[in-house]
Amino acid sequence: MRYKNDHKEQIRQKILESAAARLRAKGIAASGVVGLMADVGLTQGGFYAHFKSKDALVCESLQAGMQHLYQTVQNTMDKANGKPLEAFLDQYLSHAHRDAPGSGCVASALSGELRESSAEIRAMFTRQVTEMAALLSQALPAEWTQEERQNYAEMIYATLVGTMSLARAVNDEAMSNRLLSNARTQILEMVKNKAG
Amino acid sequence: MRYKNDHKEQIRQKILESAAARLRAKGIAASGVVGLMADVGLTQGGFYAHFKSKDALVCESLQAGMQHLYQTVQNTMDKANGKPLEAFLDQYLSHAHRDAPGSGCVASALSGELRESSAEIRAMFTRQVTEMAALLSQALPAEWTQEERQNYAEMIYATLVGTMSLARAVNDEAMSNRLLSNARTQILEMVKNKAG
DNA sequence: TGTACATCAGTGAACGCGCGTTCACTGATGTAC
DNA sequence: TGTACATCAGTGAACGCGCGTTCACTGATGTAC
Repeated sequence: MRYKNDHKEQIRQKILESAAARLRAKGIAASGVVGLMADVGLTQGGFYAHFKSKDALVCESLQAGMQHLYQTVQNTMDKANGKPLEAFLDQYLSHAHRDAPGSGCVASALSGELRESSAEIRAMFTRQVTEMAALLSQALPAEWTQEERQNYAEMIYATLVGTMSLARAVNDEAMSNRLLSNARTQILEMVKNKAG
Repeated sequence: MRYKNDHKEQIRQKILESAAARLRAKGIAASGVVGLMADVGLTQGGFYAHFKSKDALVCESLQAGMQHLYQTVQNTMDKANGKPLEAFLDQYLSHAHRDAPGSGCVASALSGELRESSAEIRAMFTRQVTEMAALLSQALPAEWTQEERQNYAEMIYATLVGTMSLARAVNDEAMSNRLLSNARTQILEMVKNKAG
């Protein structure tokens, strides 16, 4: 079969998108090339016409996944008149985010596995953490110094990652819900107390 | 060869201990039965004389690992005259803990993988989170209500787990150190502001 | 005291399976003549 | 208009490897006679 000019590029994009979901949902090691290709209706042999290796796909795919998340977060904060932090927290700590790791934050889903990954992937992840903290710092009070905003943003992000990791791993839905809603309350209180 | 009466039990304990380290350090999926047995100088065939399955070892081993951590934490807090929270944070957020996941907190090391584990393992993990939060709540101001202490303890624990996960996964030592020291500062400030 | 046997922790080969990766091949289409 | 050929995305069998688990066997020791 002969294909249209942009066919191959479109397939590549489809692989990237569905891999971003599977990798976050099931883990990197648990996502084999056979399964990743089956997700877009292809067989494993064709994979290497699109990517140099599984590692290369993981790197590019998680990067694309987080780019998508930055957009979502930025939109949410832009639309939340005067309450960007509340909007950010509502989204990040939502049951929807907890129940759909495949479309959520890479750090909440994979930080443990990334620790044992290649230098290239860890460098990519480090950039993602920096970027996410920068986004979050925009939602903190403008009257704080930039350093204060950065320190709090990083700390709040770490709190969100830990909260989401526990809320997902734990086998007790009441506890999971409690973790999410308490984190929201305490973070807002912390920011308010610091400001006041 | 014929062995002493308690020989088999001692070997079993050695497997449990070294498995607790390897599982947390390398991850569950990345720790094969061959490697786990080689750690105590044995071959894979003997494994099933001691444990029903790899899953059974994981469950028992991570439980033992956390029991050990509870002891350490309790001792640290008991010795820290009047400043149990500071002592707890110093220990949990230490470079030593970051650099030795094998002897540290199960949640920081494995929460991502545990999310996809069996119901039995997740139930065990849920109990660990509850226990750790209970320990931590002892380090919070006695004048708070029990509910306040529990809520803060869970939230602080989630913060610690997220901070440690990021500090380990990130490829930039300065950022990693910054995450650890900022978390300590902000948590103490948060508790002080709430109390005052 | 010396020999035959029972014990049982541990061995290592084998099972079927899935992994990441390679490669000779397929076959539908566009192009050349 | 009809035939021969080039293109190339995708196929699927095969590679060596490690996985969790099973099992017939080993061999050093304690016990029985």
